[in-house]
Amino acid sequence: MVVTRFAPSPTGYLHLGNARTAIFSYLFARHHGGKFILRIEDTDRERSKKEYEESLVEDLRWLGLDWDEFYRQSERFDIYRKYVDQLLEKGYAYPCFCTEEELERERREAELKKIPYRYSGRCRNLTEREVERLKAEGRPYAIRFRVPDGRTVVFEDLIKGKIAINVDDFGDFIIVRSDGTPTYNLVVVIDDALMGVTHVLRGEDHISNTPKQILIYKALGFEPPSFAHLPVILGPDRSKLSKRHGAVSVASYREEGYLPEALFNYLCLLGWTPPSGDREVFLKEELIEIFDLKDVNRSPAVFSVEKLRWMNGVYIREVVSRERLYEAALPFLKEAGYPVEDREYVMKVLELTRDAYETFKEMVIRLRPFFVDEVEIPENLMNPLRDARDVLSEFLKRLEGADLSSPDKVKEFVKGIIRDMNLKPRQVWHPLRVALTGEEEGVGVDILMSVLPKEKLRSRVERVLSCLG
RNA sequence: GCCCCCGUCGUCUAGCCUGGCCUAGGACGCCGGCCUUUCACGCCGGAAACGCGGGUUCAAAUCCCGCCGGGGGUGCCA
Repeated sequence: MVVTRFAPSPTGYLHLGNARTAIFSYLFARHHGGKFILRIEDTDRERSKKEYEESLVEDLRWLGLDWDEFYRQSERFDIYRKYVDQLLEKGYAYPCFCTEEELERERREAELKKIPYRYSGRCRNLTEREVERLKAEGRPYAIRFRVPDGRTVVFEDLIKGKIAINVDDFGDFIIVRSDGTPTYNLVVVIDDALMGVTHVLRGEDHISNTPKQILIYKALGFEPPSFAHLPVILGPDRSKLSKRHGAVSVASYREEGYLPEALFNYLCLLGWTPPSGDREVFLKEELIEIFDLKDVNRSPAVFSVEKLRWMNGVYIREVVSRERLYEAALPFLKEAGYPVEDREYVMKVLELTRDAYETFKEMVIRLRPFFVDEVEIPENLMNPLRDARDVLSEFLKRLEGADLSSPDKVKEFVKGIIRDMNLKPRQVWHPLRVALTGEEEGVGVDILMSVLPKEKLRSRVERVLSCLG
């Protein structure tokens, strides 16, 4: 059975890049009818925060992901200890008493001599007596993995192909910190092995960790899983997408009024190509059906808010159901302070206007005239209105007996005025729009007139007329 | 510096493995037109790319070599 996992560290909010990794891991597992695990990698107690963990889980759920198992590494330290002992016993690891200052000095020296830095291996060959003595002195110590000399670790990456790295490129690395907590490279191996993970999907920034982990797998007698290293997501300047490029957290897109379905879909298009045709809009279920690692790209992709925005528009206007649209839009309408008690009214407005905005933030602005009591007319728009006084009074005169039950009926009604007054369409529509919305552009006036109660239409126009004197 | 990864329109990409069907296809964005009560939506059209240099071949985006460019890693972070 295929088992994948998403293993974020709770040191910040869910980043778009990590979200995509999670999505690919999820799609891959679901596609193969396998298991998807969420594992919180919080071995670094200094930087891990509970609030981040909670927001991670919330964002993942919001995106539409679900998992079969959940783990927290901070609760598994006992398990790791056993394996560390095993490595120590068999000589695959050894205690290191070097202090941070000493290591810092080594690093600086290497830099000065312009040679690549590796740990010197000073504590590598301490005798048992020396170790005992140092321990007795109460000296704190970390535990390092003993990297064999001169070996080249080769693995077949499912996306990049064959990757070979000489282990001389890195020295003996730390697997347990001097405070006793295990590090990432160790626990990721133990957990993946114990949890039966068959495919590790992660960002390509982990490629250099992979040989270290393979060494540990071997030392522990585990069979390494398959690896698939996803290309990173870049910002507009082609460097790794980060805060300085703007909003990069999933949460910020939720707050901006993006649908999770659209974000999910868009993220999939970053570095993966659907196999069939030119279609790019796919529901989660379809993505599960067609997702395949062989269609994942090798090269990094630049994140484009414009395209995300476009896709969100597609979802709003033609993909999601009216119920889903209502459910997703409601919080934004509420937050704007619009009255939303009348469910039918809100539904109707949303349905008629869904092609007029691409995010819910934009919707709030666009839909203002549908929800506020009174509209303010900017001073500069009053003058043009003055010339259309007779149009407005004619409108008022005919309003009572008019059938405004649908946008089409409204069109008929307005056409009547245009015809009878012998005017151009614009000479009637424009003043009506300004009088009813206070704006010169926006959602169709026919739509507005068909949903707003007649009393409201009347009062808005009357108010304008009285202002004009 | 060293190691690793990557390189087709501005961006996401198809094509590359299995050379000719590529006058390099699609999408976002952009420009123009149509529709129209403005903007938008929709429809139609357009500009826009094989990083460079060698080779192999009748023929190269596709195969080989070199260069250049970009990115990532180089932690007692993950």
